[in-house]
Amino acid sequence: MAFLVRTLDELAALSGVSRATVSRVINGGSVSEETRARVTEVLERTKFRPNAAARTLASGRSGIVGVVMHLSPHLLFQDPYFTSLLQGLTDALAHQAAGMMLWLGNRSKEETLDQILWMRLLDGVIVTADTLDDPLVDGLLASDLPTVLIGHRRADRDASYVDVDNVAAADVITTHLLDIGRRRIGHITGRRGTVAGEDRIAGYLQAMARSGIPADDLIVDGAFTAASGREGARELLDRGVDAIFCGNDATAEGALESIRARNLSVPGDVALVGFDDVGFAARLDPPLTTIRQGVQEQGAEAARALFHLLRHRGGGPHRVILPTELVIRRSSVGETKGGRPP
Amino acid sequence: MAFLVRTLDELAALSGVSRATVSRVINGGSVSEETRARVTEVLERTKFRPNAAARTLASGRSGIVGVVMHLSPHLLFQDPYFTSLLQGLTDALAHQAAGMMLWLGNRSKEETLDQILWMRLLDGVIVTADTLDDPLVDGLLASDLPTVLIGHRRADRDASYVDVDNVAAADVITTHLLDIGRRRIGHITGRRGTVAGEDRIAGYLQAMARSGIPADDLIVDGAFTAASGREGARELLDRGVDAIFCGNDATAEGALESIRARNLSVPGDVALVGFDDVGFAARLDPPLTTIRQGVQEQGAEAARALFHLLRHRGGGPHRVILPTELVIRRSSVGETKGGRPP
DNA sequence: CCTAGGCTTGAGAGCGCTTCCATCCCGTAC
DNA sequence: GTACGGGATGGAAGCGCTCTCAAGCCTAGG
Repeated sequence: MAFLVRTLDELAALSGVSRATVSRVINGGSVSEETRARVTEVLERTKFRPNAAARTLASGRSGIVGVVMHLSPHLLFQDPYFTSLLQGLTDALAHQAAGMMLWLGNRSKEETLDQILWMRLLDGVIVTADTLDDPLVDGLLASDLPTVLIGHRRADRDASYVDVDNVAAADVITTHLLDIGRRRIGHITGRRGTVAGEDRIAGYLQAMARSGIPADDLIVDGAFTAASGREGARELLDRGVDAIFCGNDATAEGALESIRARNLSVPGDVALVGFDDVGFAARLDPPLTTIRQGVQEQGAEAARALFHLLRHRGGGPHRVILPTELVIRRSSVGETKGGRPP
Repeated sequence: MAFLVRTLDELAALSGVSRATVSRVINGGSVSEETRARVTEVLERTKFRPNAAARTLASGRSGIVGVVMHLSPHLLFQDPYFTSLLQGLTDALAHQAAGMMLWLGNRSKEETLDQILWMRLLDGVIVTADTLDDPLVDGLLASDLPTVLIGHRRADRDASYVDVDNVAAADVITTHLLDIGRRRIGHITGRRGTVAGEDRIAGYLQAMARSGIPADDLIVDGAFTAASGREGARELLDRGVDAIFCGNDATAEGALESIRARNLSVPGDVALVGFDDVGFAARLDPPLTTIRQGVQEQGAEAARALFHLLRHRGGGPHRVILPTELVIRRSSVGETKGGRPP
């Protein structure tokens, strides 16, 4: 085992230069080729890495970013949306050799905010902004900590964020149902109070209004869950619908069960569409027409946005709207239009 | 907005004491009641929190622990075992107000190890040790960083770890199958090369040997996945078995499909048991007999073990073997013993 | 009354790094 | 030959905190 070099001074002594020069080599300052080569050699031989705390104290930068997804870990880990997001984030952050500190909904938003802000260790933070009223997001934005939102509220127009256009996408998929001749198109909403939920309602209403079809009695509240889909579908079927647009794919999965339970066929009697295109959407029977949003890509893009922010301090906010795609499968345009069973 | 206090010195000036005294108040040193009250008041009024980097540099402690689960985030987030583990960990860590840095399998084990060790920022690290040959775990144990393993290899006897007795549990569930009269009991193993996989084989063999039943031709390799369960079950059914012990619940789920596909009944023709008791085990049809191990509890216990280690530096290793429980459901002792269909 | 000992407090020396500034050296221009 | 400019380097001042040490004060015992 080589002699353990623990400080810049030791490394400097070993290379025959000053501490300042070693620091320049490590951080890419201006150093002559010859000196750089000599120091680099020692650097690699000793596997020396500068002390992160000292570095942070002296420079004000830590190379660590915070990721905040304030919802119950229980919910988070079983929701493909959040796990995909995390996956995209961890990949992009690891790629930039950035450290990641993670905060989930284990403590209150106030405690979490307090811990993050006052630690003064993070270079920046990425936070999911899925709820309309969220003191954690507000607090982060009000602070001087560079912050990137995943999703955004109306009030966040001036913030940096990565998002998709939920209104437009919901309009597109509703229009798809209109295009294939459906008229009484019900909507089981996402969780009320969430940005995505409300925006998808807006997009749905926009498309319905354009085609002149009243939709007042065709909306029931959901919660982004299969259970809410089961219940919402029963309600809508009672009111008589020939299509259902669900707030997300999990909701559609639940709705499918209720439709089946009444011996109705999909899409013969009722066309069914979801939102998100999570893994199981294509594996449902029939496969689900839905809106694909690259969730993992959103995570990666958020990481990139934060790095951009850190590199261009004082620059304006960095906003990214990622594209969505209508994925048509057999739950809306199945080849076999099964009739009502006897 | 109150005047922003950024350093201990400012806070000290505001309270009319020295920086050292403020530090004592914050860190629980010996201070007179009166002084403590005065400083505490200012502390709360200004919402001052010490700079984490400076604190770490001066004291050598950061209040941040690393969590390392080196497998593809894709696999991790869809495996209830790891997500439950993470859930238990985040809860326990948040409870202790400890920060958490997370490393997943985004980069190579060598790169990850390098980053963790040389950052010299973490107080300690918790790492899943599920693979027999794992340079990352070896590297962490060889370092001076306090380390707690989740799971352990034979070579890790002297390390601190949290684990369950996989051998004993596998023996118990195999014995259960023997007790209900099964004789040709097949085993679809977990992923070979993993500690859990190999230990469960050992427990299975131990129980079979005790009852004097040869088991040489009753073992097929699995991989902790439903796909490997489907395949393994077909293989075992060809060889003729009246029970199958699967390496985990996901494997059992797959096996169930293959048994059904041959129009055989569970448990009538083949008794089926799994391991882990993840969420869906009780929801299978029939509900699955399995071994319950409190995975979330393992995560929490690992966090506690690490804190114990940090509080008692220089003390011996801290080892915890958590209990497991045989959960008998209808996949092994169903009320209805359906016969072979026509 | 003097001294020993305990408790509280402040001074100050780092922790290991970054970064400003001064210095030095060399090449070029005059 | 002298003056000047620019790149490379070292010196040293912090970054904000912890923690040792010594000083100061007070009480109690002899």
